[in-house]
Amino acid sequence: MKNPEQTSSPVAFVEAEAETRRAADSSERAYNAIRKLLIEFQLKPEERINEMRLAKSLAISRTPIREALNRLASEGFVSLTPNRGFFVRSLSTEGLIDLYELRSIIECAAFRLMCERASDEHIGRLQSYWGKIVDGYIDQPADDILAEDEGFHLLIAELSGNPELVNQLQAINARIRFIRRIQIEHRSHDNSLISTHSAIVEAAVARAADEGVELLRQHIELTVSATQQALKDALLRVYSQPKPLQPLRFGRSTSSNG
Amino acid sequence: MKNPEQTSSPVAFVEAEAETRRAADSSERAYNAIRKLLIEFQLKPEERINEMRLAKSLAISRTPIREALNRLASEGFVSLTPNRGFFVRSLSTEGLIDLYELRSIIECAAFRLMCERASDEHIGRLQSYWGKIVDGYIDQPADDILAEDEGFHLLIAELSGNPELVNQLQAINARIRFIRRIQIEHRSHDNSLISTHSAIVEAAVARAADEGVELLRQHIELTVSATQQALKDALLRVYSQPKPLQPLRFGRSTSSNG
DNA sequence: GAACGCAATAGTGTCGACACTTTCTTGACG
DNA sequence: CGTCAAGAAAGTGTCGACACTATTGCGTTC
Repeated sequence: MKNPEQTSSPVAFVEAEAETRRAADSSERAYNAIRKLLIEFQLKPEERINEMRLAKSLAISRTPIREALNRLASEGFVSLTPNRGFFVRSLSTEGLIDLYELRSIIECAAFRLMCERASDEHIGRLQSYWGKIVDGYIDQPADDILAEDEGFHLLIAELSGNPELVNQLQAINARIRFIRRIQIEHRSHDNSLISTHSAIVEAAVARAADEGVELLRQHIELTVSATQQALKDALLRVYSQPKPLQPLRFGRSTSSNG
Repeated sequence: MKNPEQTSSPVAFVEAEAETRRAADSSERAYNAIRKLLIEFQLKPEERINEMRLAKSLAISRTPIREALNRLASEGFVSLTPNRGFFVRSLSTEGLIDLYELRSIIECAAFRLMCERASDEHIGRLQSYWGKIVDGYIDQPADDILAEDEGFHLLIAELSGNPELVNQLQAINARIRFIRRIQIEHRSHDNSLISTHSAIVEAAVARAADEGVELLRQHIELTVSATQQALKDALLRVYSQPKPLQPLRFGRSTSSNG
């Protein structure tokens, strides 16, 4: 009933993580493992995280566990209450919408900067990136779609020339990835996604900043509305009981497990 | 007999934490202390951080030191290299400009959202906040100017209704605070700062999003150019030797111990 | 005299232990 | 019967120690 070895690494995303990170073994492993548990809701929203149990199940001591949790706290995955330990971030519609809004802000700004600054050659990279993956794009597994979509948007951030934007976007992506995956499994935006991406590329080529920004904004905002549905779905997944329509209540959910 | 109440450490920044806690705050103390060292350049850019020495000088063990450093790493103050430890973030003009650009992006977006969403009563809070501090604003100590300026911009972020924007802005502020303080000591923008802030408030009252955003953008961009000069000044401060015009070289400086 | 390799030193990454705090259990009292 | 309190159990926060890695210093070889 525990989770013996989940190191199968299902999500090997872009994670360049650049300058600031790459700890030695245990810590890194703990980080990846715990993040996976969070993304997959094996640790449930607002649940208290038991360091000792985690340590035992990962077969390492509490020190690297705590380092990983601290890192996850800085990234907004969990929160830390003084003498009571770490808690899984709560899952609320508003919180997610705020994140999407932030994402939209960052991406739109990145696009605009890219239009102003990137060389034609750079824009060409965006064009060819999209050109390479557009065929059969939606026929892939959800994880691949997600990775390539993130890659696309991340490339725009890179081409803005501001590495801080890349960092921010990566952090945001990590936090909304779980819900995006569910969304994609719903296929709730199918080929409008493809045509939008193509249009964005065209706008980039034409250096039409305003137009591209508008496309991006709509693209992301459209995603937000789908998110609401995906969120309900996620909650059903988490609390297998089909509590019909109370998706945002987190009271004391049955403290099973032992 | 273990913890004497010896607060003779060189930390006196925001210590408003004299509440009912006595233990369990080593980590927090370490965080504040190290951050102060970083902000004041007592730990110099690209310098390797010696955990043991820090631990000894703060009279706590390495565990909370490492927790604090991990936190600072997530916030971009320091970086971590696998088996070699933590290093102070490098200090480059480009890096700072990137941060200012990010700040501009966040703040402009926040202002726009505030115009769209905030109630008149909320806008009134901004108005009264500024009204309260505008008198004698530039005649205060640099730290007070800085705090109130940050408060002003942070209030806009709050009034945007998106707490993520507040978080982002706070993180950015922390990273550029050291250079902003130096800037303010230069008085390099004097009363244009006041008139600009006033104009921003007026734009908010009039819900003139475009106008306010433009004011903000210029306000921040103007600051950026002053930053370049402040940076040179900072570097002189750090490396007391007046190496004439090699502001971005970081050699090895012997630690003078204290 | 310089480059190389080896030993000694310094420093990080991780561990198990312990003190103190929170939470749960049990029993007395109204 | 419910409320509260004291003790027990569980859990976090911090510590000192140790293993392993990087760095430094020294002696050897060419």
